[in-house]
Amino acid sequence: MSAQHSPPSPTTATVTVFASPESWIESDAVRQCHQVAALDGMRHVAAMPDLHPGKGAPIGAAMASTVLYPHLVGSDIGCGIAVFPIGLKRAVPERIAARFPDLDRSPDPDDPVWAVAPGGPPAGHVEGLGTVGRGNHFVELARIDTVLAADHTDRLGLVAGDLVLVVHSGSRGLGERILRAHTEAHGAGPAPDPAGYLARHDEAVRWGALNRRVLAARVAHALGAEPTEPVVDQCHNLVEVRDGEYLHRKGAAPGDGRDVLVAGTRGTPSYLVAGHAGPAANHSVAHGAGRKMSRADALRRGRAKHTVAQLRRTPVGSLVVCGDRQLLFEEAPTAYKRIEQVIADLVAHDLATPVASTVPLVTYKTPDLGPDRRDERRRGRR
DNA sequence: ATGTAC
Repeated sequence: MSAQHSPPSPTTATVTVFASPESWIESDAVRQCHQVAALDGMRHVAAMPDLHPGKGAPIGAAMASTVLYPHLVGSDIGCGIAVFPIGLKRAVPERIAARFPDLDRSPDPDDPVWAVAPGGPPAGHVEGLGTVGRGNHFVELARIDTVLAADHTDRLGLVAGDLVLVVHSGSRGLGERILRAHTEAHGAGPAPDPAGYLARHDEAVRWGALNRRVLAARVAHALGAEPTEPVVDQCHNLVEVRDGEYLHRKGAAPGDGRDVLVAGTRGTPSYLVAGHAGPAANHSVAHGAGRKMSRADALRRGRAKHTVAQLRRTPVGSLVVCGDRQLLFEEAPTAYKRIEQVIADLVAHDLATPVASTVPLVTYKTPDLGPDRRDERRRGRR
């Protein structure tokens, strides 16, 4: 009997959820993991403690398969989180917030920040470069708070009290275009030409990394500091070709011997961790706190629970720059799980070791032009 | 998360 004459094996992939019983994981998200596990060619699904439901596929999962499924990565190919040291000594949140540039618009052609992008962007895609986007994306000025592994922060050149820029953004319209081109032809099905998809995917991954550098350079420049190289930059939406398989990461960062900034919320700390995840976790760690409720629920419940002023000035004393009230509610800290529980789950499952915590001073989401000009914009859009 | 249509 030869294997090639056997009927396709109807086996289902294994699913492992790396969360403790105390961690609330929405059942819809686990259901999505099992739906993914049933896909043709899927071998193993590793769900991180920040798992939550996504559009068609779960967010916070690493999925290993012999077949490449673009929809498992989603449209924001190349999205990730980077940490840039910034040579500022002191920072008063109010003054910093007022100095942030408009990150909804690309820098002018003659802006000196383009020096960080010599040769132009991957795929020649200029549109949107240097813009942060929406959703959970942000640029944050944060302070290294508690050092938990001094030998490790020493290696990174960081000490408690240092200021850093944390940048969470991706490939903007470029990744969206790549997924749309696939979806229009093949829906949620596999990529018939994996090499072709991967070539465009790799450009979006490079574009996302460049976008984070341009964003950091813009903010550094606006705050009177020099642009720096990131000490940490991990992409959590991508496909990695590994051991002859396609490892899809969707809201799951590479955790095999790499440092990752696991983002908290706009009002709680984040944690820099040293990842050491193995095959059972598909070599991955969590990428953030993970949503606890949908955007719609966060908006509904948030309006009853918080004022806009409370969301703009957070419990840790930081400011949130966000002229979009709906987004402010959707992204409220209470819409997310407790980052400490997510980190505790990573530790309990031996996926990562905490290195340091960061505390936000100013988190920039989208321009806040003040009430008068907000109205102007709203009218202008009609 | 996105650009775009309503």
